[in-house]
Amino acid sequence: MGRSPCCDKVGIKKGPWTPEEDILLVSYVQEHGPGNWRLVPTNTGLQRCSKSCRLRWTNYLRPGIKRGNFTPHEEGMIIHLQALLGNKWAAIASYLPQRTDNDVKNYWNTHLKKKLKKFQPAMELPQMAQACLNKTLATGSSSTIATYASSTEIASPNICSNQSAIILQTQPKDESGGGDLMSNEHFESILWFENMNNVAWEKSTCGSTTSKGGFQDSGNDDQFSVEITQEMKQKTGNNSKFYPSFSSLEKWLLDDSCAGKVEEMNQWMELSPIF
DNA sequence: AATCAAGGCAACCGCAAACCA
DNA sequence: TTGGTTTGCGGTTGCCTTGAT
Repeated sequence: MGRSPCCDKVGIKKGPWTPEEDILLVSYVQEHGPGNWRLVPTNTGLQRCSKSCRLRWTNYLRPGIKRGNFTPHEEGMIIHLQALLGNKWAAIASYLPQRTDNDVKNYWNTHLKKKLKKFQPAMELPQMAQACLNKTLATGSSSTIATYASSTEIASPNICSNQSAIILQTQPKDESGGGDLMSNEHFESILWFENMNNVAWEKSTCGSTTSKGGFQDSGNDDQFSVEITQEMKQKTGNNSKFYPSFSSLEKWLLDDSCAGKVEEMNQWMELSPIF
């Protein structure tokens, strides 16, 4: 299983792409479709390695890519999904079809990581956590209280499924040594954010995604409510807490109606003197 | 106006999984 | 089944832009 030698060849151009190169690449892909990247440099005359061509296409030239500022909803989704999945940028980007994994990764590294860095120490303050928890209890119904732990149990085997402690990977490895174990208090303090969106949890109207994300939308609000109720019955059999499935979380994540709520949180974060 | 530092982002690197003959 | 090739992905680098001095 050797490394691809394509980029080791002499005479291969590196660095920023010119508009001319872009045009060549786009017209080739339009004609032949994406894939078989090894043939692209030879067939187009581009002095680029196949890998570079593929990257240029997927990260920049591919149709439907949305550029520019991330919306509060997108921001919220990234924060949520990063907490759930860790640095699985491709997986996270699959929930944001218009964004590339590179975009998401860059946005996380340059914007969100800083935000959360400010956010996290503040959350370690017990009173802060309590305040958040109170907010949770004040705004959320018991049926909508969720934990990341239960969600991740379904979402990814790579993530700790222990309900009392999950791996929060918002800190880079070099700083935390591979993820922090989050305390119950800390974890619960996050929940208020979850519950700010409980309307969406209960009244999701979002569309379905493709198989990669992996949920099937009922397309019916009532049906979704029934889903939750049945799930509650099952889950609460052995446990007093209700943990919605990952598909429920996905429903929330993909619901644009949450944008306002996320913005609300962002505003709160901005306004808070702690941050 | 010039210089420097920090931030942002496109692109590259290298590993690993998937694919295929 | 095996080994070579291709593709996907995450981490990192380096250049360009912007803001501060």
